Amino acid sequence: MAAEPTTILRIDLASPAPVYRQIADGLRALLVHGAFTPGDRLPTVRQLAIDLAVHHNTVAQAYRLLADEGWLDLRRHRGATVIARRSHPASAASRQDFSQRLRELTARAVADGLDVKTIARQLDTLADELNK
Amino acid sequence: MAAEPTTILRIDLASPAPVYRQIADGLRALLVHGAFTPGDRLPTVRQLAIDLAVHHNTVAQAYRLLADEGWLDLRRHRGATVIARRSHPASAASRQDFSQRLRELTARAVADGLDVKTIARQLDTLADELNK
DNA sequence: CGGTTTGTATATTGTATGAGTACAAACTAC
DNA sequence: GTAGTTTGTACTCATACAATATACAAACCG
Repeated sequence: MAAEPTTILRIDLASPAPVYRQIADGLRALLVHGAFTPGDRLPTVRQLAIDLAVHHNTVAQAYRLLADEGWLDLRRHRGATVIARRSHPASAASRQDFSQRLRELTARAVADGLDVKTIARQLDTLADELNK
Repeated sequence: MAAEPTTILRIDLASPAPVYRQIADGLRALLVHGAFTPGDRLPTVRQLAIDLAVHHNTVAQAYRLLADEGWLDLRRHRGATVIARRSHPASAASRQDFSQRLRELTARAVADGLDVKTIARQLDTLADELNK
């Protein structure tokens, strides 16, 4: 079979979540995780669109979302440049929101048949990574 | 001010996520968490619809989703009854999916300004709860 | 200067969400 | 057992959103 281009992202066209948000979510995770550092260039909207087999406008929408959040400096013909992001204090609502979504996510994992131990281990692993 | 009916759920009409899925997600979390046990009755679709100020068809759609997942026995005029759910083994895909979504969720929390320590603590707390 | 690359703007099309309404089945009261 | 009420469901429709096609504008390259 043909060699899949090892894209930085993996999206699911069958998912109910819109593709542009899947792209933004995936990139944001990579950014937070430190896969990119300020000054790095992301692929052009057209290049990433080809890799993911979607329209370039869809990628552009994702990039704009991240630019609005302060992750990217998006300029014509220069592509998307990762910038140092100034973090603003979290609201109480977002804290509560995170807690709720976290529970909902693990609940869905249980529904999908994942073992509770497995889930707990993943949570611990991620917590360790974050504390590192 | 009027006493808000202390609903079991809290949904956000401004959220991009469709309401019926918010309801299903919230209920699933409660179910997994043990807030209900087999034999319990959930509110009628119309009652919950009134509480949440949405259309009863929207609640019905959420209930049907959970019934399809095996959480509820949904019968006319008897309402939604919580049933003991047989768990089926998880696929490798769902395991990977959970890992990815977990990272995306925490990334969004970071983007929202939550402190990494706070996030890690929440993860640990939930892991403990699950292991309990 | 001509051509290419790149992000953006606009219009269009398909699909999903949520509401209005009517229906069908089961329980309740008498 | 009959009338009326309660409850989940089916069907239809208006609207909004997602993804694409296409055209445009600005910056780079030779």
